[in-house]
Amino acid sequence: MTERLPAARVRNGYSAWRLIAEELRVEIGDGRLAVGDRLPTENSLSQRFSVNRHTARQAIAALAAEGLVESRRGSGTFVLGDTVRLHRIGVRTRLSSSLHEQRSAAADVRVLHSAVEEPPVDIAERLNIGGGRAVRVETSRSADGQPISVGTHWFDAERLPNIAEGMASAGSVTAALAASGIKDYVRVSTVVGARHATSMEGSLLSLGPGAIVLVTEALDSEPDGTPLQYLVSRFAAQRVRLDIEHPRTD
Amino acid sequence: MTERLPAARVRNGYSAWRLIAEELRVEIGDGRLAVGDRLPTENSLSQRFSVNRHTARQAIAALAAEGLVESRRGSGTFVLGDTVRLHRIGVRTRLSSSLHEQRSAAADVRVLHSAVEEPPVDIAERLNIGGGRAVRVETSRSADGQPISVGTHWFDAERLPNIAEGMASAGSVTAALAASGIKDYVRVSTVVGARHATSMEGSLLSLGPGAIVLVTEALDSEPDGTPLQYLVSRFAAQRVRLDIEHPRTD
DNA sequence: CAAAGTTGTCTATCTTTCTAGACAACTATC
DNA sequence: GATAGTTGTCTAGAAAGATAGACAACTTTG
Repeated sequence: MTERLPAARVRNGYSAWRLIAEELRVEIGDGRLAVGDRLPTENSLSQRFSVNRHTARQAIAALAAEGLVESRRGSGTFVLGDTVRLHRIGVRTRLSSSLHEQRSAAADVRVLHSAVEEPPVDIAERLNIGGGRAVRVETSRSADGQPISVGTHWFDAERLPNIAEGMASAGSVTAALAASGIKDYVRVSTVVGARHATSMEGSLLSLGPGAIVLVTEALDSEPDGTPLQYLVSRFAAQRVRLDIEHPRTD
Repeated sequence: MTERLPAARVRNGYSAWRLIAEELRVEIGDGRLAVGDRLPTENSLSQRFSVNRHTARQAIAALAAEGLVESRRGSGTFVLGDTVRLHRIGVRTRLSSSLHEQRSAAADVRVLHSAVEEPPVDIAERLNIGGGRAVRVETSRSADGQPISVGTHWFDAERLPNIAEGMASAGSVTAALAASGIKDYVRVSTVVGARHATSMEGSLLSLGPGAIVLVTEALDSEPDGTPLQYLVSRFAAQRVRLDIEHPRTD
């Protein structure tokens, strides 16, 4: 009879192998396991996390399915790589530019859906449209063929009635605004959070269920302070870091 | 014989009720379910997500255990509230100040551990200490008795040999640096990501396993550009939003 | 070439999660 | 007060997750 630690794993809704996989992902992400390194063996992982070897194997299999590691029979499991993109956030942040500092394959913005509707009160307030209607535009953005983020844009319907069509044809918020006579705008505020992706976001960003999204809520306005756009973006946290601009205050 | 949809739920490591709970949490967070609203009934939730009513119940139970909703027999389940703190990030970002705009109960910084050691190469590079040693300080921060974030600070060991003791006694990075003769410093860069919490982070932040942390990696330097501190902070994403400062460029 | 160490695969069993159904307890409405 | 609708609790069984052990296939080291 083998000693059976009750383990008393709390029922947290996460399978053991998923928790192990996430822990290993962190070690890969922060460099404790560098590209090319060999992971601990399946036996040592199963001891470290107090699970059966098969459970540890499943964690590795999940990472391998993502292309993060590769197992080689007889020799071990090795870290392949961990590519993340940087998305710059600053006063002049625009959706379509400045993804991955060096402008790689142009960030491709697509309009998925648009509608004119009553905005939620907090958004109406921020856009300063008391009682008026708003244009809501749903977009998705990808770079190098890989989906990066989905966005929900809100505009004053009275002021910018044709913004959705402009965005769809120009493939850019900046260009659509320019077509409506707005030459310049600046980022006023950005708030960043993180949460699990919804099933809808998961399918748009080709993420598994339970994946994480970075959520930014931002307000853009004209240089004189008139609110223009309220934008909620959701980035695939696996693939994106937000790089925050700190202008020198010389 | 009831129709049995195979459901073909992929084995993603997340239990069904956890995915449902996270989906509901999103709806509460973004206002589709406002404070005081009644959630859909257990029966309608079970239909919507194609699970048994008991599974839907478990999702609700998880949210209730967090204090996010409350069930009342005979009448329904209601949204209680969703309190988040704002942590400001800008050029003058300091750890101990500016949590929750109005300065609530002082953000309390505690030193958990410190050591002098060889820094990882990328950190050595950013701190501009080629081959030298670094002081690593692990901290935790709470406000109103609730843990908010954990941090890993790196300093040049040659230049700031006693920084850890200073932080422990002063309870503040700014004060400890002042004691070492550094009157002012500025934030140079901040990169934000998100991932699952490790088990260690989970216990320090009193989060369940699998919870999400917002990760900021930041470099502070003296006004003349000399690197001072490299800081990795992990915030409990359930409780914190990062509020990014966009200074007006007048 | 031998030995030790590693991943790949198979079978069996136990535990946890999910499904299914029934009914009680309570609330709101007519 | 009757009725419909809601959450709370119980039992039972099916499906999925995790454990346990054995051995094959392969690589690296000596």
